[in-house]
Formats: sequence, structure tokens, C-alpha cells
Amino acid sequence: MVNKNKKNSQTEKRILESARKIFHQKGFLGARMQEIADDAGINKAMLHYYFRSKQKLFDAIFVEGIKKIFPQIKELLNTDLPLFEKIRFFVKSYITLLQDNIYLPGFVINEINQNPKLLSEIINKNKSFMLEKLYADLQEAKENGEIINIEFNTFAANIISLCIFPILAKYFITNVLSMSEEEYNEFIERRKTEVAEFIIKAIKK
Amino acid sequence: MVNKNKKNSQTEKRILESARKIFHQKGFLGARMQEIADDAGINKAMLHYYFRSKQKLFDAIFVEGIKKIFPQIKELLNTDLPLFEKIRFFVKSYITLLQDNIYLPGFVINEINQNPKLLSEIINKNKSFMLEKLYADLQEAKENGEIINIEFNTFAANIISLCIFPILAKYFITNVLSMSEEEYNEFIERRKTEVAEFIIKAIKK
DNA sequence: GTCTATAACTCGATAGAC
DNA sequence: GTCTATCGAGTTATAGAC
Repeated sequence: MVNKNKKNSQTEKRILESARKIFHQKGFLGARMQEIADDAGINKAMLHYYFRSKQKLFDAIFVEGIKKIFPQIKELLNTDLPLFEKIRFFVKSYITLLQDNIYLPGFVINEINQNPKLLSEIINKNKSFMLEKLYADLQEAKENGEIINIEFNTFAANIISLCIFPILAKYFITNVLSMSEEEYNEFIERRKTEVAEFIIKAIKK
Repeated sequence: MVNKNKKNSQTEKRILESARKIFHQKGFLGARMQEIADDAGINKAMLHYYFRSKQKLFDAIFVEGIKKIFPQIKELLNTDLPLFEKIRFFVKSYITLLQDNIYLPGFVINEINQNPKLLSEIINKNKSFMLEKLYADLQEAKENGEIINIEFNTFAANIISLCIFPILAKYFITNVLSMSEEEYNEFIERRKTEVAEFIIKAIKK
């Protein structure tokens, strides 16, 4: 008999979808089990039947988020393009990726800040060989005299900052720079190409 | 009679200090009135006597945070230095300012994201003429042919991103880039000069 | 597996004595 | 103005019927 004594995987999937949506938007503390249950079209008791506790459900979502996004980033970075083309390709793809997961950066960064020790393991497990190729590419470009002598961590942090922050801090940006929703969307769209050119000009010899 | 029927301003001050510390670290939802009371050396009932509700206490802290930091930023930007010197001066001062308020960016951005409409008023009230001079400086440098034709919003967002993100996302950065606490602190220290040079090189004609 | 009902608990808020 | 004691709302979690 198929599925005998087995949880309904369709239901489990629906729960995970709803949980992701609500945890990402509201964080661990802001999320309500009732709201997740309503969104998934089941009742609260079922959530506990499938995931025992709010913490366990949260952990599943958090790990899933990291496990899904890190390999995608890795793939974007492990192409065989020359450095400048790689930067152009990465920035465009990464910002597009973030547009489809606008709550993810804030969610991850906020939860990590609240609980740095516990969650660092999950990140470390999933980042293997993510940046190694980019590191080698940068090193090579330095040796070839194509770029200035910039430290890898500085280079990487600058790319990440320029891609993530305007999305993470959407309402901060729109308020401080007096943008409408529409202007903001166009602004992000332009960044898909502008950020790469900004970085390339900054490091080019 | 001095202080007759008047709240003890010393106590009020202690409450605000403790509330700021705990709200900034844990956010509205993570903060506990009991913890704030303990930290201030009083009991919960007194918090309500002085501030009526958690929400009102939070609002006081949030408004205070914005009101304190925005004029400081404005002052850093309204110096009479030429553009490149202004960028150098601003980046160094701004990162130093953030080092003294490491929880503030995450606090503000997170709370705004959770409640964009309500809080945008406070920001708009306090940002008056903050960026106008920088805007004029950039415009002038463009017309003088000193810099490339970069849009102001892009320029401003890039500076802000490069200054704030590595501090806001401390534990994300240290984990992904495998830095120790000490390496991170040195990294931020270096950024006080490196970020400005990065930006200047990116916009210089 | 799924549901209803409720236990167990946390936390903001208040009453009332001093 | 300050404290102790307690209320009551909101939430996670579980018991138990089907």
C-alpha cells in the first residue's frame, strides 16, 4: 500500500509554502501559526502534527532558504566568463534572483543577527566552494595587470552590498530618496546593469 | 515646590536608555517590558506609568533614533569641501557613526519594512534638506567635467549601501567570507578609507 | 490524517495599597 | 511616585474524538 502510515506529502508541501511566505515576511516572532494554517487551508493542530513545533517549522524554512539560494549563487559565479563579463552576468542574474525573493535577504540577515551562533553552521555547510572560483578569477586579473590591487573580501563585500542593500532596505531607500513605487522599480531595473559598470570602473587599471 | 506632580526625569532618562538598548537589539516584537524594566532598575508598572504602553515607549525610541542621527548625517554632508574630499570625509565619519550605533540600521530598516506607512512620516519630517547640498555638489562636478554622468539616486544609494550593509549584515558577512571577529573589525576599519576611494574611482572622469 | 476543544503559558496592562 | 499582585488577551501546543 502506498502512503500507508505516511504523511500526506501534498499537505506538507502546502504547509511549507505558506510557512515560507509568512516567515519571510514577518520573521520568526511576527509569524503566527494560525496565519500559516489559514494560508495553507488547514488547521493549527495539523501544523503541529507535521512539524511538532513552530521552531522546527521555522528551522525547516530557514535551512530550505539557504539550501535553495546558495547553489544558485554558486552557479552564477562558476561560469567560464572573463572577470568583467562575469561581474556583468552575476549582478544582473543576482538582482533578478533577489527580485523573486524580496523578503529573503531581510529575513536571513535579521534572523542571523538575532541568533548568530546557531545559524552559522547552516551557512557554513552550504557555502562550500561558492567563492573559490571568483577568488581565483580576481587573483588572475590582478596578476595580468587588468585590475588594481583590491583585496578579495573588499571586492566581494562591495558587490554584495550594492546588490542586496537597495532591495533589503526598499522602504528606507524610497523614503530617503523620495521615490514612488514605480520609480523604485525602474531604479532597481537599471541597477541590473549600472552596478556592474560601477564596480568595473572602480577596479579597472 | 520643584518637581511637584512631575515625573522624575532621572527615572525617565534611565528608562529611555534601557529601552533604546533593548529595542535596538531585539526589535519591537523581541523586546520584553520586563527586560527593559530590569535593565532600568525599576519594575514593569513604572514603565506603564511613564509611557502608558509598549507601543508608546517604542515610538519614543524610534523617533528619538531618527531625530538624533539624521541631523548628524546632514551636518556631515553640508561641509564646504570639494566633492571628492566630501566623499572621503563623509564615508569615514558615517562608518564611525554607525560603529557607535551598530544595531540602529537593522532596527530602523526592519521596523520600516514591517510598517512602511506609519513610519515614513517620521522619516520625511526629519530629512529636510539633508541631501540637497550633496545633490548640488554632484551636479556641479558633472558640469565641470570632473565626473561621469551618474544619476544622483544611484550615486547616493551606492554610498549608503557600501557604508551600511557590511555593518547591518555583520554576521552574514563574517560567515560567508569566513572572517573572525578581529578580522571583521579590521575590515570595517579599512573601509573607512577604502569605500571612498572605490566610489571616487568609479565616478571620476 | 484531520478536526474541535482546551490546556499551559507568556506578556502587556491595570488595580490598589503605601 | 513606587511597589506587589493579578487580570485578561493572545499564542503555542496537546488531548482526544472521529
